[in-house]
Amino acid sequence: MEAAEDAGREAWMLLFQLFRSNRREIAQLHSEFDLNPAQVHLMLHVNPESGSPMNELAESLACDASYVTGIVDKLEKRDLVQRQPKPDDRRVKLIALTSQGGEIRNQLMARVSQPPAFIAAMSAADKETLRDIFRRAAVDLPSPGADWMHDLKR
Amino acid sequence: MEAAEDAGREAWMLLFQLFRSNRREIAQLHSEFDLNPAQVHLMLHVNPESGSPMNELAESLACDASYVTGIVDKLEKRDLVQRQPKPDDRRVKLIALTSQGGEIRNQLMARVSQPPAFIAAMSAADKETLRDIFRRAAVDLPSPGADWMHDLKR
DNA sequence: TATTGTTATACTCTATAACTATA
DNA sequence: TATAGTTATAGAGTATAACAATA
Repeated sequence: MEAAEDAGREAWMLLFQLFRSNRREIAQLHSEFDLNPAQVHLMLHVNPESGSPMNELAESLACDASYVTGIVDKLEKRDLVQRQPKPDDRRVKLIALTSQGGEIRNQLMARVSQPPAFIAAMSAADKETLRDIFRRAAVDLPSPGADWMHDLKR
Repeated sequence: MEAAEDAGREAWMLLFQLFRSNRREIAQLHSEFDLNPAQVHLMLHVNPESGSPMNELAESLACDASYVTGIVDKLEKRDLVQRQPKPDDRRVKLIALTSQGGEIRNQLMARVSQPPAFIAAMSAADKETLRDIFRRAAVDLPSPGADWMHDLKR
């Protein structure tokens, strides 16, 4: 269908603009917490109960292991995370949240999951429709790692 | 409404994931054209007829003027843009596309406006609903510079 | 005096390669 | 021999400050 093609295209361009309108809020988040995007990502992806091995974090951040070392160094210096030995494999270090880190993580989570202005301003009906459409889209996506936010559900 | 709050929240989290699933395609675009995000942005924002002053480009890229100098240096070296004097204000340099640059710009535009997988895979009805919702959202946004893609319409 | 653009410089982000400790 | 993490280093991306030319 010609019309549907155009609808998809226009929806995409509009979404692009809307996302862009959110740029400032995101920058605000980073400067407020004094954490760069990778650091925020790590804080949210660490398993808050058992901690996470660094190689798993590198995977989920899609970055090199050496960079994770650097991120963890900084977060550890700020007493947000702690390196812990893994008893059954002493090559591995588990990154665990400190109590302060857990606090920050909760604050981050609350902020990140808060819908940006362009969604918050929608009518209740539009929000629900949007959610339904995205639920469907999330299902039939090729989806490599679509469950990356599993730990955000807690 | 409690339910609508949750709907907005869930829609946002889903959108976040969906966007993330598109990460690879974007990286692909950049490496294919051998242009970093700022360079792509500049290529798309230059006025293709009259050229654009560098300070205007710095504004739209939300970066420092000195960085625009660097971007333009690289693009000029690749013969994609050209610095031109502005007759009525000799402090200003207009950045204009070369014919080759115009070609690349067209290719970029075609690619950027192509909806990502998570939209392309939607039903025709969902695409149209999505477009309608975003149209409404784009209208009543506080919207600083929501028309940034004005020149993409040509 | 204010503005446009450039230069020099420095800082942050991120990857690669070489290394160590452990498996 | 292979894997997890670290170190040293280098390259991109980006900002700040000082400056020159023009308004």
